[in-house]
This record gives sequence, structure tokens and C-alpha cells, in this order.
Amino acid sequence: MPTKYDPKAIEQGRYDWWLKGKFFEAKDDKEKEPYTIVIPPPNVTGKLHLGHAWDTTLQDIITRMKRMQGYDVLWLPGMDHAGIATQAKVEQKLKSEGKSRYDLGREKFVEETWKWKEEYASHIRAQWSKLGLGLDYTRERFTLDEGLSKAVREVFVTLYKKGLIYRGEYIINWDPSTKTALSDIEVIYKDIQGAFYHMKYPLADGTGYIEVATTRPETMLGDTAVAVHPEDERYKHLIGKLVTLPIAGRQIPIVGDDYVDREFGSGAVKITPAHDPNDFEIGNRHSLERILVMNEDGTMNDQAGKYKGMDRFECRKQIVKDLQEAGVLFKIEDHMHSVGHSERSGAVVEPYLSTQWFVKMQPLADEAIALQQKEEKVHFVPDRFEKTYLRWMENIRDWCISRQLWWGHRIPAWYHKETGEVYVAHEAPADIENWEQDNDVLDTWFSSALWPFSTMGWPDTDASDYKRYYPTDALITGYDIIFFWVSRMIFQGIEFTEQRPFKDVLIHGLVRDAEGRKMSKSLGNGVDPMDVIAQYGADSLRYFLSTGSSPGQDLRFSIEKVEATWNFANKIWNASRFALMNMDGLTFEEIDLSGEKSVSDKWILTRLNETIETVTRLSDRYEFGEVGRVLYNFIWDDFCDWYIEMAKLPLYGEDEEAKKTTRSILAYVLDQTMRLLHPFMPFITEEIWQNLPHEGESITVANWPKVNAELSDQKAASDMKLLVEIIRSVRNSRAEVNTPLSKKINILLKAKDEETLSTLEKNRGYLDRFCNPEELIIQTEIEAPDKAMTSIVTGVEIILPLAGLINLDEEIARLEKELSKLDKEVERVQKKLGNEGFLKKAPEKVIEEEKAKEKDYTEKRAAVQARISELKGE
RNA sequence: GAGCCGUUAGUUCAGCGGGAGAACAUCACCUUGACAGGGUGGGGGUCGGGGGUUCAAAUCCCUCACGGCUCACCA
Repeated sequence: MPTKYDPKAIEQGRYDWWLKGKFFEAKDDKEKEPYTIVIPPPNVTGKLHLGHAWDTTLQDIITRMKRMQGYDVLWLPGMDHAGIATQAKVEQKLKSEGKSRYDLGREKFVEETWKWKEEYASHIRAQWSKLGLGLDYTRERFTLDEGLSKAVREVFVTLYKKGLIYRGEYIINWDPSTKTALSDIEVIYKDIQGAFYHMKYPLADGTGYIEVATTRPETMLGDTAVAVHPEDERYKHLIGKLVTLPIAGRQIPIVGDDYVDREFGSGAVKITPAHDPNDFEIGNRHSLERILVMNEDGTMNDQAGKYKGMDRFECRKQIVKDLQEAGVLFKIEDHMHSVGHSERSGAVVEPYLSTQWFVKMQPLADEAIALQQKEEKVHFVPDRFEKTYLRWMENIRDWCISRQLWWGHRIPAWYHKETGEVYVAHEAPADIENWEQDNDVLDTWFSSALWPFSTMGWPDTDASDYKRYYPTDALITGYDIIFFWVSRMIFQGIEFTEQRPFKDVLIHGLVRDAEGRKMSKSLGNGVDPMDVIAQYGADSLRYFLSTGSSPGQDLRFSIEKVEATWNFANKIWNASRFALMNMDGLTFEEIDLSGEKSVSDKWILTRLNETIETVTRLSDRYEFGEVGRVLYNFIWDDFCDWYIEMAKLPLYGEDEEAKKTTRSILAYVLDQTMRLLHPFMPFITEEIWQNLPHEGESITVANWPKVNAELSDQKAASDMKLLVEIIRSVRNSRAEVNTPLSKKINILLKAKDEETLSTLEKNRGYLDRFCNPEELIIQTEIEAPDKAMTSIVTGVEIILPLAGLINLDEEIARLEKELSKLDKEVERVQKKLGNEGFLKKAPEKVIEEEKAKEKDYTEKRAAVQARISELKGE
């Protein structure tokens, strides 16, 4: 083994070896309990980012751990066809070749897109393998697979028959750049500095005018009314009159409607039912005409008269100019308002009258909300996200699911060429020549919403995977797609499988850059996980990602921390190297913990038990940040800094029995530790484990460590604590008087009783090694010389006669500082114990602890005090 | 406008009712036979402000301030 941990060397080839061994395939082993996670399918549009790496690492940790714990684990991989995003990419590629999708035609274009998909899918699989993800590729799915498409059609047809899917003409969010409708949540509102345009619309009878204001003056071409509040004294007499719409010259009515806010603006509103959702509603109430003034690409249409063909924003400029010249537009105010943008294209979204397909949400949402009252609810982790989810569900609006794209699930609806009759079914009507299929495809999220069960074979409810692995156990995703995905899977799961699609939802945050900014293409601050892996290895990246934050919190990317994790891996590597160099051919069968064990042996086994318990318990609660800390401390501080150092005593000594026991313990503890760490750092742990005496083919399928109570020893733990305290104290004193360990000094230990004395005597070897005494005297009665440094630990007074090195006054000052510290502690504890309320109300255990502290502190204080008196010659 | 999150050592964060923690950074010392990307030791915080509950508050409640996120938006 090389002295330096080289991730490239140990990761090379390992993943393929795992795949060859089929360790990640769900075995359908009925002896075991199933445990299932479905991957949130990444878009086939491109590369995985750090967010994906984080999300999938968490899933890998959970599934690897469950597999080791004896579950029949299925972690199902797959990808999402990502309608708009993928189509846009392919169109972009075509454009660079001077072509458009219309040149190719629908069929050819979709063919091209499949090719794109195949190419990128293999990129994504390559990235998964770099990350070391234990996925079951035999069950990989794609949202446009035949099976999943069947599920989509089944859901569409069923909901349609139930009246939960309908088609109609409404105001929807239109993206003029990609020329498709969007759902409400695909619109991002941004505050934009715009303007508020005030206009006078003349009354048709020539008796004056009415003032209206708008932020989108170009829509006035489609105005079909002016609305005022019916109780508004200023305008109420005008209701029913007509105004002449400037430029268009049409006469439109003044209507009264409660919706109008009298306080806002002039109190009169222009109404454009084809271009605003609120105006649409008012239009319905007053049977107003709907005049669409724009084309699908955002240019003005025939209804716009002389503005026809102009882009909507160009038109806005021109119409403002014209209206100003005509004296209609008399005031322009600066106005901050939020403007909707397409999540995908970034284009300003146009509220647009259009015929689309919708899911009627209320009944579905009601069921989803009701589920959370039941025992079998979806458990959000952290639970505050349940509120976020419920709030959204409670305020849900119908979901626009049709998209004017070519890449996606074609809507299974046909229109009769003669009668216009609508036919919705799994398959095309028999007399297909008389019908025309709907041109549109479904929202990508419509198919993603079925992912937990469509991937298992549903709608075939007898499918073996569906029966065995559904519902899934946990879903892991970021809080940014709770609405897009999590909530939709829940209501579709309930509707079509009569149960929650997953028991737990683990929500994590976003990966941010070192300055705390969101990573984005426009900022160019994104970090490619593959670059990080190339430099520090997958294990370092994984450990950083999975242990770097607490649940639900964002994670700031820091290359220094990844580096620190590399250091940790290097530490593990070298500790293992040490162990292996001292194994002397020990085999797995020869590992024997029954021999006579030293204090440090018993102690490390005790600590191992504690670590197993904590890691297992915290992992069950998804507290991986805490797990990371626990493992780090156990490995670095306990195992490397103390146990290995102490193990050198027997290993470099003469006692063969002790050597054998030490080897066994080294092998055992390292083996158990590698298992605990394996879900987090799969590559390095497999590599080390393969080199250690081991049983079984791969650590991926080794058993998860269990607490072995017989190996815990509290007496050894407290003896060890005493030794550590003494060694630290001596090191401390040496540092204070600049006396390096290499220089021998006399050390006197005054034990407070026979028991302590015997503990110290038994472990003299350690004190010799770590304190390097010229002479080590351990007694219960010791007269300390004047020129000596003393320090007090629980039960032992440490005396270092350092004549010539210490100054009496300085030593007294040092001890007095120590005394005042102890005084404060004693005071604090005694105040507590003197408090009647505390004695009456605090739990027994806490009181006992405080009493023990009091004893310890007062004893130490007395010893320090006595020493000061001695030095002062009192 | 509503809701949520955050505010703890120089930095990034953990802890979330009973003695203020980690990593990194910093300073001093150490050619100790796994590791100098290491070891040993030190310095550094009235836990955002103010109230309250409690025997006990960084931790629970209220309130304010600042930073961030999400949703809803009156033309």
C-alpha cells in the first residue's frame, strides 16, 4: 500500500467489479424485508450537477446501509424526458445546423430527440458510476418508456372518465418563446421596474371621459369593457354607458363589478378578457367578448390593426407614442411590479386565452390533505416541510397539463373530423381515418408524478415488482421540487394505488457556492462534481456532501472542506496501512477477542459499541451530519490518536499473546469501522476491507455492525479516561515549561486511594511511553518538593520536580489561576445544590451528577490550595 | 401582504432545556519507526437585541432588528 491515499487508483475499476458481482440488484429474496427508493429521475438534457450528487449520495448511503442491515433493497434508477428542456436543446442543435424542427417534421424530430436521449443517458450513467451509486440497472426506467407511457394513458383516461380531466378555453400562462402553455408553478415572478400608463377613454356620448391605467398598454387593443365598482359614487351613474376605445374605435360598455378596488388608481379598470385572468372572470360575469390580439409567438395579430406583426414589446412602445400624440395617454409613472417569466426559457409569460387540458385539482387535493390526518401519512423530514406542502395543497388551482411540444406523451384524445366529437382512450379509435389526434403532449410532471408506481409495472397491479417493492420507503429530494413533484406523486399515488407512494420524504436544501449564492449558469459559479472527483476522489466529495449540513438546510460548497475530507480519508488509509503492516498474516478465522485484553483494548471496543449504536440510531433519523462527526471523532481521535499509539506497546514488545490479541482487535475494530463508514465512503472502505482479514465477497453485502454488549467495559473506560487525563496533563505541563517529550523528567503521581494506585501501577507501561519519565513514582503519600510543578486531575496529583525550569512565583500564579477557576465551578455547583427548587424539581439523575461534580471540584480545589500553601511556606 | 429558514469562535457550521463544540484558519513546540496534506499544546465566543416561562434557557414562548427563501399579488 502506498503511503498516500490515491483515490484514482482505488476507485479505478471498482464500480464495474461491483456491477459484475450484481451486489446492487434487488434479489426478490422473500427471506428479507424489501426496502425501496426510486431515484428522482434527472433530466436527460445534460450533465449532473452538485445538487444531483448530493441527492443521490444520500440515497446511496441509505440503500447501502439498508442492504447491509439485511433488507432486500431496490434502488431504482431512471431518467426524465424533460419535455421543454430537452426539446429546446435539440432545437438549439438543429438551429446551429441551420434547421428548425418544422423542417424535419414531427416524426423525424422525435427520432432525433431519441438519439439525443440515448447519448445523454449514457453520460449520466457514467457520472453515476463515478459517484459510486449502488443502482439496480436491470430495472432502469425512462419516463417515455412503453410501460410508463401506458401508465400515463391509463391515468389520463381514468381521470377523464371521472371528470377530473377536462378541456376548455381559459387564460393560461403562455411562453411565446417556446410557444407552449405552462402550469402556474412553471412561472417565476420577478420584480421589474415597469411603468403605469394612465389613459382617458372618451365616453361615446361625448359627455367626457373615464380614466383607466395599465402596465400593459398594448392589451388595450383587446379591451372589451371598462369596469368600476358598483357602489362607487364617482362612476356609478356611468354603468351601462359606452366608451369609444381609442385607436380601435370600437364602442365598449362600462360595467359594474365588485372586483374593482375603489382605492386603487382611478378606480376604473380596462377589461381585456383574453389577456388577463381577472379580466377573464369579469368578462364571464358580464358576457363580454374576448378579443385575442396576439399570435402564439408574441407578435400582434389581425385584431391589432396597424400594429399587426409587431412584437408585443415593440408594439407597446409604438402604441404609447401614438396614444400620447392622440392625447389619450397623459401620464406615465414608474411602477415596480412582478412579471412572470418562463422557468425554462426565461421569456416574459403572457396571460393568454387558449384551449388546453386541465386536471381538476380540488378532489385530488382533498384526499391528499386528508391522508396527513391518518397513521399512514407521508412523513416529511424535517417535518416543517409538511406545512409547506399542505399550504400549497390547500390553495391549489387546476393544473394545465397540455403542452404545445412534440417531445412527450401525446395526449390520448382524438377529435372527429366531421362531428368534432372527442374520443379519449388508451388506443386510437378503430376508424382512425375519421379522427385526428390532439397535437399536444402532456406536461412532463404528469408522467413524473406516477414514477414510484409506473416504474414498478403499474397499471399491472399483479406485476411482481409492484407487489413487492411498492409503496417505496423513502423519497429524497430538494425542497425546490416539493410542489412540482412530491405533492403530485402523493395525490396520484393515493388516487391510483390507494396509498402513499412513500413513507418518508427526506428534504434537503440547495448547494450554494462559497459565497452562499445559488449556483447558476448565468453566474458561471457552478461546480462540476466530476472535476471534484477527479481531484479529490468520489469518497471525499460524498463525505463532504452528506455530512456537511443538517436536514433541510442549504449547503455551502467549499473546496477547503472537500480537502479536509481528503485528509480524513488519508488518515484512514494510513491507519489501515499501520494495521495491515502489523497483521503478520492473521486470517479472519484467527481473529480472537477472548484473550487477555489491555485497558486500551477494552476501551476501544467499548467506544466501538457506542459508535455503532450512535451511527445506527442517527442514520435511522437521517441525521447524517451528526453521523459524520461521530465517525470522524471515533476514527481520528479515539482509534488513531489513542488506540493505535497504545497498541504499539504490545506490537513492538515481546509478549506474543498480547501481540495476537492486539492484532485481532485492530483487525476487528477496523473491519467494523469500515462497515460503518462504507455507505459514506464506498470506495476506500471496500479497498481496505478487501485487504483486511475478511469473510465474504464484498463489503457492500457485509453485515451491518451490531452492538456487542459483552465487549463493553465501563471500568476500562473510566481507567482509560484517567490515563488520558494524566498523559494530557503531563504534556500540558511540559509544553508550559518548554520541555519536549524527548527530554526525560521525573514524574511523581500521588493517587488518592489504593484502587487508583493499582490502576496506575497496572498501566505503568503507557505512562512510560507517553510521558517519558526519568523516574516514575506512584504512591498514595508523596511529599512534593518545592521546586515542582503540580497539576490535579480527578483522583491524582501530578508532580513534576523541575528544579531550574520553574519560577516559584510563576508557579504560584499559575496555581492561583487554576484555583480561581475551580472556585468558580464550586460556587456554581454549590449555588445550584443550595437551591431548594432545584433539589425539589430537578430529576434525580441531574442532582446526582451535580453532587458528583461538587465532590470532584472541591477535592481538586483542596489539593490545589494545599499545594499553594506549601509553596508559600505557610 | 402571508408563511418559512437563518443570526453561536476569524471563516463555514453543529448543538436546540441541565458544565459553550467541530472543522478550517491562527500561534508555539515536535526529523516519535501508519500519516509533516502528520503529532502535541495554546489563544479565540456576555450563543443578534429586549422581554417572558422554568429550579435551570444558546436551547421553549413573545417581540424587535438584520440576512435569505417560498407563496400570493390591485389593473
